[in-house]
Amino acid sequence: MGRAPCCEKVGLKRGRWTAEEDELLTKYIQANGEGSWRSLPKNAGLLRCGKSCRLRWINYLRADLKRGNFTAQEEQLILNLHASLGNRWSLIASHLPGRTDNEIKNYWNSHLSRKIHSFRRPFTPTMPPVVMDINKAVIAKRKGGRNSKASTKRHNNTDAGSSSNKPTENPRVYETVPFPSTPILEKETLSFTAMEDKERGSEEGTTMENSMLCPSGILAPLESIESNGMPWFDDITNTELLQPHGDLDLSEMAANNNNDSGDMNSSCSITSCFVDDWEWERVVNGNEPWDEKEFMCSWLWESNDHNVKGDRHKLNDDNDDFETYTWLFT
DNA sequence: AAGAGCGCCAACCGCTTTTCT
DNA sequence: TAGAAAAGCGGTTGGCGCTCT
Repeated sequence: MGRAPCCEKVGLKRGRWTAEEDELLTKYIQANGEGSWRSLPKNAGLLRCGKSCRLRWINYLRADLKRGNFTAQEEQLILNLHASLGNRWSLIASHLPGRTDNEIKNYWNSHLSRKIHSFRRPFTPTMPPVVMDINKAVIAKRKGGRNSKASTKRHNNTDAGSSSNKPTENPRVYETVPFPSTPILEKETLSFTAMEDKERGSEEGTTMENSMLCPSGILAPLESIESNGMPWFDDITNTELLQPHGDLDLSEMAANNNNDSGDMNSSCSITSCFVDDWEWERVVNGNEPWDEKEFMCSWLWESNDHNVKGDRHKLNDDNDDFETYTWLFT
């Protein structure tokens, strides 16, 4: 028995939704709740595919949707999240209440991606690298598929206020620290994790100690980077973001950087921050170290002419658990 | 004034993941 | 346990409207 198509293609309406269709769908969902998308069109009297109904509801008709332009804060949050998560729009959208993945994706493609391209600059050996050290992280599994009631409940309980990313009793062990999902990254990250587990015989099979996370979200073992050089941001964007299925992997990038004699400050790419510790929740909540005052990344968008002081400047004097350093630019 | 070009965004498509039977 | 079904996700498309020439 073959799999049935998601909907009867013949006789179904496509294209823009009319006000009447919107009303039918809204009334039906208000009366019966979300879900059962396959049977919904028939029950609601709509000549639409269930998928189409779901999309229309999620992206347009839901009452909690925010309309209008993205604020500067939202834009900055998207940039920060995208730097760490890549094109995981639904995950990004989960941190922007009232915004949908489709909306964010469109906004990124039409506005923000252009900014990214505009500030990508050639290799300049005078600037220090971005190095973020994340003590412990858990590989975020790709969400998707059908949700059971139980999992939906779990999701609802943890999603509010991004509580799922809060530190546990051990302040340095976080429940989830997601990073981009690309074939290369997943392969590399999994191999690193396996390697570390083997070395220390750890029971914490999903944590990543002594690893580095740069703003694109690349995770690499500290010792590998120290000995082989950093996978620079341009390489990362070229291979992972711009050419997500490129053939170059981290080990190859590390090999390519071998000529830099492992001195991380002797050569770098476009980004220039040094962070000893990194807390995901701060990024999500907008308390990230790179705010307007101590900017970490905003300079990337605004100017090509920054002089690097090269000092390590401690932010967060009031929080000994979270020591963040950044290079200062003038 | 008209048409070509371009950007935005709603909607579609195909694939993956999860759940169900 | 396998396969079907349902749902979710990200990439892509196409139409509309605005701007420019």
